[in-house]
Amino acid sequence: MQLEPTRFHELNMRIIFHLDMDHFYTAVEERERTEIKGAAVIVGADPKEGKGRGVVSTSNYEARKSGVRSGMPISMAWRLCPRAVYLPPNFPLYIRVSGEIMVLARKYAGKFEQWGIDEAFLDVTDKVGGWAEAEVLARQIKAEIKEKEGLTASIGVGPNKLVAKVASDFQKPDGLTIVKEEEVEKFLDPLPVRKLLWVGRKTEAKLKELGVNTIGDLARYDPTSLTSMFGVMGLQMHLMAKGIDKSGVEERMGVKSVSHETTFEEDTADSTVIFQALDALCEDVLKETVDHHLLFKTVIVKIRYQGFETHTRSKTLPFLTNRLRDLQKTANELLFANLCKDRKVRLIGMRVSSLVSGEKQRTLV
DNA sequence: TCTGGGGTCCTAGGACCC
DNA sequence: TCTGGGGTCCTAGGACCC
Repeated sequence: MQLEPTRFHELNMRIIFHLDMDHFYTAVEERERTEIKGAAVIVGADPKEGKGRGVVSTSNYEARKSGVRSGMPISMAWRLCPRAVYLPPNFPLYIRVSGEIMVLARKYAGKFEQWGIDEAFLDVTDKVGGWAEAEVLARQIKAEIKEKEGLTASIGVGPNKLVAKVASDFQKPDGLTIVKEEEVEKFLDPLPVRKLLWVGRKTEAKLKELGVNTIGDLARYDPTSLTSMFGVMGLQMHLMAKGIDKSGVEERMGVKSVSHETTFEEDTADSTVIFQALDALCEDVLKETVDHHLLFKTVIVKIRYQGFETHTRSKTLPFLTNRLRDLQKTANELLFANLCKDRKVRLIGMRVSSLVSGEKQRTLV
C-alpha cells in the first residue's frame, strides 16, 4: 500500500538509504588499470611470496571465488590465490574518488552521514513521497555513480539505519534491496545475528552459547537476560533484532583522535629501532594535527608484543599543545617507563586525543 | 589462518572535589 | 572515630566499524 506523502510524514515514518560501494578499493584499481580487467585482484599488504605480514583490505569477486576475504592474513590469501594481482593500497586515490561519490550522493539526501570511506546513510524522507518513489531515486543514484565514476554500488532501503544497512548487504554487487516497514520482521528473522550492526565475532560466539543463532532467536530472547549479560548493548541488540532503531542520520563533525601505528617487518627487541619508530610516528601524528588546526592534551602510546599481547599507556597533559617536543617527550617517557626490554615488539602506535580546534585557541599556542 | 591501520564508543576503577 | 553521595576527569582495556 502506497501512502499519500502527507499521510506518510504524519505517521512519523522515515525512509533511509544505506549506500555501499562494491569492493571499493579493488573496483577503483580495476577502473584505473584496464590491464587487470577480469583478473583476481587483492589490495592489501605485500604478500612476499606467502611470507608477508598484514591482511587483505579488499578483494574483488574473482578473488573471492578462491575464498579470499577482507581482514584475512595476506599469507593465507597467497595460499588460496597465488595468481591474483596484489596491489598496495593507494589511499589518496580512494579518498579522492570517495569524495566525489559523497558529493554526488549528498545532494539527494535531506540528511547525510558518511560511514567510513565508501559507505553513507541518506535520510530521504523529505525527498520522496513513499516507497515507490524511493526505489526510483535509489536507481537514479546507482545509475549516476555508474555513469560518472564507472563504479557499482549497492543500496539498502529501509525505515531506519539498521534495516537499510542490513539490506544493502543482502544483494551484492550492484544490488538494490527495499524493506518496507511491514516487511522488516520477515526480512530480519531468518538472518544470522552476525548480520546485525554491532554484533561482531565475540558477541556472536556468546549468543551462540545461549542458543541464539538468528536475528529472530534474538528478538524472542528475554531482554532482561540480555541486559544483564551485555549491559546497555543487550537492550540495544534486542531492539535491533526487532528492527527498531531510532538513531538519526547525522553529519559527523570533526575527528576525536588522530593516530598512526606501524608493524615492524620482523618483531624486534632493539630499543634504537623501537624509539626511532616512535619518533617518526610522532612526526606523522603532529603533522596531521597541525594540518587540521588541532591542539591535543592526551598522548597515547600503544605497544604490541610478539604474540599479539597489546597494551596502551596514556598521559593527559595539563595544557593544550601542538608542539612536536611536547609530543615526543611525553611519548618517549610513556614508552620508556612501560616497555619490557627483554620482549620482542611487533607494533608501536601513537595517538593523540582530547582535541580542540586551534582556530579558536590560537592565543594558547 | 595468524592477525594492518584508521577510527568510535563503552565499561570500570580510582582520584579528586564539593 | 570512620564515614555520605554526586559529579567529573583520567586511565586501561576491549568490542566493533570500515
